[in-house]
Amino acid sequence: MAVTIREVASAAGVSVSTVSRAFTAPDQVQSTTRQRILDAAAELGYSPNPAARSLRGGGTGTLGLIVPDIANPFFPPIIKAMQARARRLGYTVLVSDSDEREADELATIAAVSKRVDGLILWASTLTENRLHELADQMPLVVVNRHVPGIPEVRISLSAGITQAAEHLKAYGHRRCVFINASRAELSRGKSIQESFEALDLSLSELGPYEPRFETGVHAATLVAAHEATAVIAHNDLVALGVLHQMANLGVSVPRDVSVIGIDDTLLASVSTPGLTTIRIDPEEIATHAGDLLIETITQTTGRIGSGVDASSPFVEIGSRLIPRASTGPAPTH
Amino acid sequence: MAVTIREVASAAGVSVSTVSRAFTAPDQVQSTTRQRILDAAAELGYSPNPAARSLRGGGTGTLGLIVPDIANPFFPPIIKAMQARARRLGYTVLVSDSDEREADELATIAAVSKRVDGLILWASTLTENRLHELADQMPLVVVNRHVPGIPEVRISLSAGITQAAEHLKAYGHRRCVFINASRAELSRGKSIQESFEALDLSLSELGPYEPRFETGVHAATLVAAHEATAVIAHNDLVALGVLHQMANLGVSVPRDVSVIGIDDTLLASVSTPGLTTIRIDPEEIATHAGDLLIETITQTTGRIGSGVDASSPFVEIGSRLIPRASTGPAPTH
DNA sequence: ACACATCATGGGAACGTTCGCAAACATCAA
DNA sequence: TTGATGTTTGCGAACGTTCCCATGATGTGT
Repeated sequence: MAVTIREVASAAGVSVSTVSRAFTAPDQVQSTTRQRILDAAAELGYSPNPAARSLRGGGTGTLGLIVPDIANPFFPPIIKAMQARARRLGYTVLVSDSDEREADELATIAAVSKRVDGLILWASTLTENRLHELADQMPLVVVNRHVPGIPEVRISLSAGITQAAEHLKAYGHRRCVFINASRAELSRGKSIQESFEALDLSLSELGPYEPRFETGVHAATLVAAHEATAVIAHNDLVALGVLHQMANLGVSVPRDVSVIGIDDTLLASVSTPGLTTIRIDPEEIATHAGDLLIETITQTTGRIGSGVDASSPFVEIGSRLIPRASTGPAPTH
Repeated sequence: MAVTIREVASAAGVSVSTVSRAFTAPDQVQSTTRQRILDAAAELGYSPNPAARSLRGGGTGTLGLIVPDIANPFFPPIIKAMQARARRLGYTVLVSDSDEREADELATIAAVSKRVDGLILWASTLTENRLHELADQMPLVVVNRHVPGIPEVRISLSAGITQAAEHLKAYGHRRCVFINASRAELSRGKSIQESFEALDLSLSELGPYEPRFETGVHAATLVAAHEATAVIAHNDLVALGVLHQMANLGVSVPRDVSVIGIDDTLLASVSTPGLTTIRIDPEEIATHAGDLLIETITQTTGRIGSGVDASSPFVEIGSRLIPRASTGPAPTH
C-alpha cells in the first residue's frame, strides 16, 4: 500500500541500507547518491514508517503529556505551545486527560506509555513510590508536583504574589481575602499568607473549596463579613465567579472591591471588567517541560532503570502580575 | 528491556502464537490455557507492543484529529469527549493544531498521517482535490466543511437560530444586528438572515471581521447607529467583546440591549451577565465524528483508494438556544 | 609497490507481533 | 474400525526499518 524504503532503493539503484542512511545519517552517504535517493523518495512520496522505526528500537518520536483536564482553560495554551516546540524538535505530542480522577490516571498512563518515549505528568496524584517505579521504566518529568529524584518543572507564584500584594498595598487596601480551592499538597495559600504579612496586609483564608465558578459565587457573599476590600482567588475561574456574584449583589468592581485571579487564562482577558491576574506563561512551561523531557530521554537511552539520579534537574517558572480593570483604589470607607 | 510475548509464552509453557491469540481472539484458545497465559502476562506486566502490532498490519489504533486552534475554547471539550469516546472503543486520539495557518495544515497532516488509522479534519482549508487525494490514501472525515464523496459531520445552527429569533421576538425586539466574523464558505449569516426574516425581524449584518474579542468591542459601538436592540454574534468570544464594550459605554445588558452568542463555550457560562447562546453539544460532535471515522476505517480496510463512495455518509448535529441573563425584554423605547 | 587507514556501499539479522497453514488430538456417526 | 469434522496448538514468514559487519574502492605514507 504505502511506499517503502525498498521501492525507493530500487528506484535510486542503491541498497536499502543506503536509503536508510540517506535519511538518518546523511553525511555518511556520498552527496550525489544522497541527492539521487532524495529525489527518488520525493518522487514516490516516501516517508519512513514510524512503526517500523520504533520497533527497530529507535524510539517513537512522541512525547506523552498527561493533564488533569484538557477542558480547563489553563491547559490548552500549554498543549499548543508544547506541540509547537516538540514539532520543531522532531517530536509529536500525545496529549491525554486523566479526567481529574485518580483511578484513571494509571489507566491513562498505561494506555499511552507504550506509544511514547517519555511522559510529562501534570499534578500527578500518584504516590511517590509509583512515580519512582514509573521513572525506572521510562523517562518522566513531573510538573506541579515535587518528588525527589524525578526531573521537575516547578511553578513559582511568589513573584506574582508579591507584585499583587504591592499592587493592593499601593491602592490603599488593608484587609484581603484569599479563596483557597486547592487540594494540592502545597496550597497556594501559604505563600500568599507570607507575602501579604510581609507588607502588613491582613489576609483571611476561605475554604478550601473546589476550583469552580460556583466557589467564587459562594465565597463572594462572605467577603463583606470579613470587611475586606480585596479578593484574591485560587484561579481565574473562581475569580470570575466572584465578579459575577459581586455584580448580583450590587457591589461594584473595582470601586467597592478589587479582585485578582491566578493563571491569566483567556477568561481573565475577556471578562468585564478585565481581570487583574497573576500570569504564568504557558509557553515557558511548555518549552521547559518539553525540553527537560527530551533531555531526559536522550540521556537515559539504553540505561533506563539505572537508579535515581542523585541530582535530578528542575526548572522553575516565574509569574508576574497583569494589572487589568478589576483592581483599583480601596474605597475610602 | 520491556517484556515481550515470547517471555509470556515460555512462562505459560505455550507458543507465542497462543499468547497472541489469547489477547486478540480469546475464544480460539482453551479457557484453562487462556487463564494461564493471562496470569503469566499479568505477573510479568506484559502488554502488547503497539509498534510491532501496527507494523504487522493491524493498524495503529489511533485516530488523528486536526483542529484549527487548540486554544480556541470551543475545541477542548470536543477533544476531551472524543478521547473518552475513542478510549472506550479501544482507540487513542492524536490531536494536532494547524495553527489557523493554511500552509501548516498539510505539514501537520504529513506529521501525523503515518501514526494514525484515519483523520478528522476540522474546517479544513485544503482544496477539494487535495482532500480527495488524501481520502484516497487514508480514511477521512471532515467537519464543518462539505466535500462531495467524503464522510462529513455537519453542524446545523438552524434550530438554535430559529429559537433565538423566537426568543427575541417574544421579548418584543424588532431590529437586530448580526456580527459576522467568518471567512468560511458558508457564513452563519445567511441562515440567520432567513430565520429572522421569517419572523419579521429586521437584521443588519456587520462585517465580516475576524472572530476575536476586539471584533465584538468594535462592533458594539456600531449597534446604536442601527437602532437595534439585540445583537447576535458570530461566537461567544465576540459576544463577550460586545458585553465588554456595552459596559464601557454605559449600556446595560440586557436592559438596553440583548446579546446572544454562539457555541456555548465555557466563556458563556461564566460571563457577567451569563450569556444567552446557541449551544452545539461537544459530546455529540465528538461521538459522531469519532464513530464515523472508525466506521470508515473498518469498512475501508484493505481497499483504500477504491474510489469515491457514491453516497458517503454524513451526520448532522443540531443546536439549541441556552437562555441566560444577557437577553431580556426590549426597552420600551 | 606495499601495507594500511578511510570511505561508500551492500547483505542480512533483528525488533515484537499476527496470521495462514498444518499437525495433533478428540469427538462422533456410520 | 474408519473417515470426517472440529478444536486447540505450534511453526514460521512477513511487516519496514536500522545498524553491525563485510566488501570493495580509493587514497596515503613509506
